Amino acid sequence: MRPDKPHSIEQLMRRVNSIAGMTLGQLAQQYQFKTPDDLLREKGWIGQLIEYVLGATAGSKPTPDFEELGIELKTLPISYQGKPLETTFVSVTPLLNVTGMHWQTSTVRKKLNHVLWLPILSERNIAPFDRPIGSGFLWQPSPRQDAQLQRDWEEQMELIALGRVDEISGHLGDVMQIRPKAANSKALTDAIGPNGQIIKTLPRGFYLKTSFTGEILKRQFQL
DNA sequence: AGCTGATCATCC
DNA sequence: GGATGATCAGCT
Repeated sequence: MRPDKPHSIEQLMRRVNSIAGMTLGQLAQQYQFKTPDDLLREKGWIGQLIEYVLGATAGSKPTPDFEELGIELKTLPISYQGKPLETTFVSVTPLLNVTGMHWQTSTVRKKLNHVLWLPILSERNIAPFDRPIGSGFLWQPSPRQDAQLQRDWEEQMELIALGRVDEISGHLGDVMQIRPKAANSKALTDAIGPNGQIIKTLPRGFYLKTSFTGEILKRQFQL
């Protein structure tokens, strides 16, 4: 019953195309997944269902979802207008030993090097069971997109390196922001403080803004 | 605690 | 209505 890992991009995309148009509930039933009534307590449910169905291998490992193909899977919740409803988490933000890090070898750049986007119509008034799966597509950053991401990454990593992590808010960044990524507001981690000492702060993550993923969709579907 | 998968809830 | 900050589950 569990799908094998795809051995080629072509095979992966055939699977992606075969689930386009199905609802999450239909797909879940086919693989004995129980569909939750809402995502209040299972926010990652859609991503985990799709990973399973497409034969992603990574699980909770820090490797690409399709390791041998070098492809990262991202489900993308969209509105009736085809616009992203949420930002897209990319990776955890390093807060320690950040001097000497470079965009070229950053985890963000590695993660975004080759992405399989899978839009899901996820308006809140549609129960998870009835949400339709869209047409997935492969994407790689254009030189312009890469430059935009690099600017945001460098600007915000600079603040972290200078011990100014607590000045970072979701308002920063043109296309990519840093926001909390934690179990709750009491889960703290170490970071560099204003005087170079170690301070406790919220774990953070890099997120793609909806305007950025919206442009990706626009270009793909000529919206 | 920290990574994976993300969306919720509240504020503007 | 959209974006920021907070939060949830599973695995290690």
